[in-house]
Amino acid sequence: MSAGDFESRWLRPDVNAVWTRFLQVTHRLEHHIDRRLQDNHGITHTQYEILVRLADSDERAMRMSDLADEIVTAKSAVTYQVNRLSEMGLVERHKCDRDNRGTWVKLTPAGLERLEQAAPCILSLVRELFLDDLNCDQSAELDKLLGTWSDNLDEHERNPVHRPDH
Amino acid sequence: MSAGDFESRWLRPDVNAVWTRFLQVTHRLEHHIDRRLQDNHGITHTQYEILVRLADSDERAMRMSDLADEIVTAKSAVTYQVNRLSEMGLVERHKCDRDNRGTWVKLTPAGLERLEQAAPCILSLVRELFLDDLNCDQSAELDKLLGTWSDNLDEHERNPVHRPDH
DNA sequence: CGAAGCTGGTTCGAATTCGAACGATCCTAT
DNA sequence: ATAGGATCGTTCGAATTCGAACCAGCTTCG
Repeated sequence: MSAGDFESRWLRPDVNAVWTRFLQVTHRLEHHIDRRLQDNHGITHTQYEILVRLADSDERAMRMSDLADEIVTAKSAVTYQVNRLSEMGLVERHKCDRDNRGTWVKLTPAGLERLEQAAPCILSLVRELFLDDLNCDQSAELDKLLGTWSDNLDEHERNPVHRPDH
Repeated sequence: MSAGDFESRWLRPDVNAVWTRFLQVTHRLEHHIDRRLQDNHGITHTQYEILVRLADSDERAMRMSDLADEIVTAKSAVTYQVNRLSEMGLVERHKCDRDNRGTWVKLTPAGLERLEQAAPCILSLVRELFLDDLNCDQSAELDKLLGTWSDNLDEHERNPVHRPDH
């Protein structure tokens, strides 16, 4: 096997290490946050994310599809979680006047309150684990990295060529 | 509400944006890879990860627990996936001589072959989406970032104080 | 030796996610 | 106006994940 062969078929060891570590770190972060949120506040990270998006929106309301896009999940999963949140009284469904297909999901006062209870827990976690140790240069760099990754994904999704690779 | 109050209760908008984008990008990456892998090679990303770890190990074999640690998932999930992979003939269970509780999971020739078929697909994806656009400085920086995040998580896990946050 | 505790792996039930299929509504172009 | 196609949200079944409980084997320490 030639060096070029190797290059094309496997990642360079150092590069491979970065990718592996990336996967591990993201998974660990997710688990850690999820557990803390569930133990201390009885909601999932996805549920928390939904509440945050709603709180940040005009009228504290959003459409199901937009919600699905923002939190990057299947529409059916949003339906499921909105049902849960609705049962908990943290969220309400409303008809949409402009579009009779659509439904608005609106944060209730109870939902806002629950969010405000949970936020410090999560935010301190994000700060301590993720952001506190970053200097200005680093966080700027991180921002740029996220930008390129995001652009690459856009590109790939715009170009849905699932070309067979051999 | 004072500025300090705001600071302690919410993230600065720019910082919040970085965190949000981080979550979105990681989820999008996972989905993208998972879909490609399933469509083209009929295995999950977790299953692929298991095969990779085994292939990289001495004897092409690992213990269940170590596998769980490496891919950052519950032990029961590993049991589940090893069952699937075993049904597909890509992996075999063996008794462990040193420890009668333990089981070795060993990659079969068919497993290695399947991995080698799937690898180019994934690796080109990782390159195109994740690594190609990074210059040396950036990938060094990323490596450092992953290091601090990983250390922070170690710290937090060593210190399992689920202190109530209000 | 032997009891108490720890570790490795499995099993079980509950929760969540996904994608495909569906009915309803909207949009566009003729 | 209207037919064809896109979009919205839901429902359904299958797959996966998690944590708790459990058993068996290991380890430590009296």
